[in-house]
Amino acid sequence: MSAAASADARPATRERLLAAARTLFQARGFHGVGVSDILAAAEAPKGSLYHHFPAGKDDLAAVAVAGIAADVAAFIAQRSDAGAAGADIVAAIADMCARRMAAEAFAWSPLISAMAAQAGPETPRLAAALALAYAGWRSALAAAFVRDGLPPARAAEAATLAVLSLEGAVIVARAQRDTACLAGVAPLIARFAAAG
Amino acid sequence: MSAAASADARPATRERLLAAARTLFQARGFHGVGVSDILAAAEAPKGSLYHHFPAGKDDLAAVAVAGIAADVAAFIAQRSDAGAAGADIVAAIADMCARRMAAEAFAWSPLISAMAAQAGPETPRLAAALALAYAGWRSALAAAFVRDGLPPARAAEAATLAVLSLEGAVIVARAQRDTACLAGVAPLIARFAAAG
DNA sequence: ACCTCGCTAGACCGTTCGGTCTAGTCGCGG
DNA sequence: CCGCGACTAGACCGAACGGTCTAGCGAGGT
Repeated sequence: MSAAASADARPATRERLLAAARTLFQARGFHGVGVSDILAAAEAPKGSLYHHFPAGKDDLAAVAVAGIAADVAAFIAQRSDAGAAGADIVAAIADMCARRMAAEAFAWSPLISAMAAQAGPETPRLAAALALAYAGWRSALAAAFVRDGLPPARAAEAATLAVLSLEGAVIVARAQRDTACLAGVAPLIARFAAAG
Repeated sequence: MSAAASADARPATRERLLAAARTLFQARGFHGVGVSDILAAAEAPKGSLYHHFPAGKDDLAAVAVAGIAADVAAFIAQRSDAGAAGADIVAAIADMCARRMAAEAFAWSPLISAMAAQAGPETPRLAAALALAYAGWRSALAAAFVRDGLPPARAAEAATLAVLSLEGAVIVARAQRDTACLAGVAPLIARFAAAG
C-alpha cells in the first residue's frame, strides 16, 4: 500500500525540487531564496511543491539540510571505514569545501552555515534538521577519533571542534573571498588530537 | 560647517536605527529582517532611514556591521593593552558570547555570522563591511599573539583560526541551543599558540 | 470502458517587501 | 523676520512574498 509506494515512487520532481533547494539555500540562505526561485530552478509548478512538502518552505529546507547532512556523514563514514585518521578526514572536507567555493566564485557555501544562522521558531523543522546535522557529523567524526586511539571524551571534543572550525572557516572564507583559512583547520585539529 | 556638524549632530534617530539594526540583523540575518521591523524597533519613520542611509538596507547593515566590528576590536585592543595573552582574549570573547546567547535564549547571535552567510553581489556594502570586520579582528588578535612572543606568520595564523573558530562556535551553539562548544575554542587556540 | 487517485499545473489570494516621493516641521544664519 | 537646509513623517508604489485552491492529466486497477 502506502509503504510499498514509497520505495520506488520517485518521479523526479521531488528530487529536482530538493536539488534546487539545496543549491539555492546554500548560496543565499533560507530567507534569501523565494519559493518561486526554487520552483523556477527545478522547473516545477507550485502545486508539486506543496504536494511533496505540505509544510512548505520550512519543510523543504529541513529535508534539504537532512540531505546535505547525510551526504557529509557518508563522506566521513567512507573515509573512516577506509582507515583514514580523523584529522585526515577533516582535511579532506576542508579541501573539498575550498575547491567548490573557489569554483563557484564564492557565490555559494558548502555545509549548512548559510541556513544555520537564520533558523528560528518560525522554522521549527529547519532548526531541528540543523541540530541533527551537527550532531550527526560530530558523532561520525568522534568515531573516527576514537579509532585513532583517543579516549571517548577527548574524541568527542575533537569532533565538536572540527565541525565548528569547518563551519567557521567556510563563513570567513566566503566573506573574504579567500579559501586560505580553510587550510589551517585540519592542522589545528590534528594538533589538538595529537597532543596529550 | 559640515565637518563641525558631524561632531555633535547626533539627533538620536540615526543611532536608534543603528542599534535596532544591529540587534535585529544579529538575531535573524540580513534577509530575515524587514526595514519595517527596524523602523518599528527604532520608532523612526521611513524618511529618516533613507535620509541617514541613502543606499537603504544594504547601507544600514554595512554600518551596523562596522559598529559591531569596532566594538569587538576595541574589546580586543583593551585586553591586549592590559597585557592579556592572546588565548585569554579569545577565552574572554567566547565567554561573553556564551553568556549573551544563553541570556537571549539562543534567539540572537553575537558577532556577525548571521549576516556573513547571506551577503552577496546584491549587498556590496555589507559584503565589504564583513570582510573588513574579519580582517580587523584578525590583525588585532595577531598583534596580541605577537606580543605573546609568536613569530608574526604564526601569530597571524593563530588569529585567523581564533576568529574562524569563534564564528563557527557561535553558529553551532545556536543550532544546538547549547553553549558548551564555545568553551572549547580558547583551549584549542591556546594549544595551537603554545606548541612549537 | 471507466473510475480512482497521485501528481502536475498555474491562476489567484492577501500580505509584506524595499524603496520613492511629497509635505511639513524645526532650528539657525542672514 | 525670513528663508533655507536638515530632518521627520508617512502615504504610496510596483513587485515579490509564501501559501491556497480548483482543474485536469494520465497511469493502474477492476
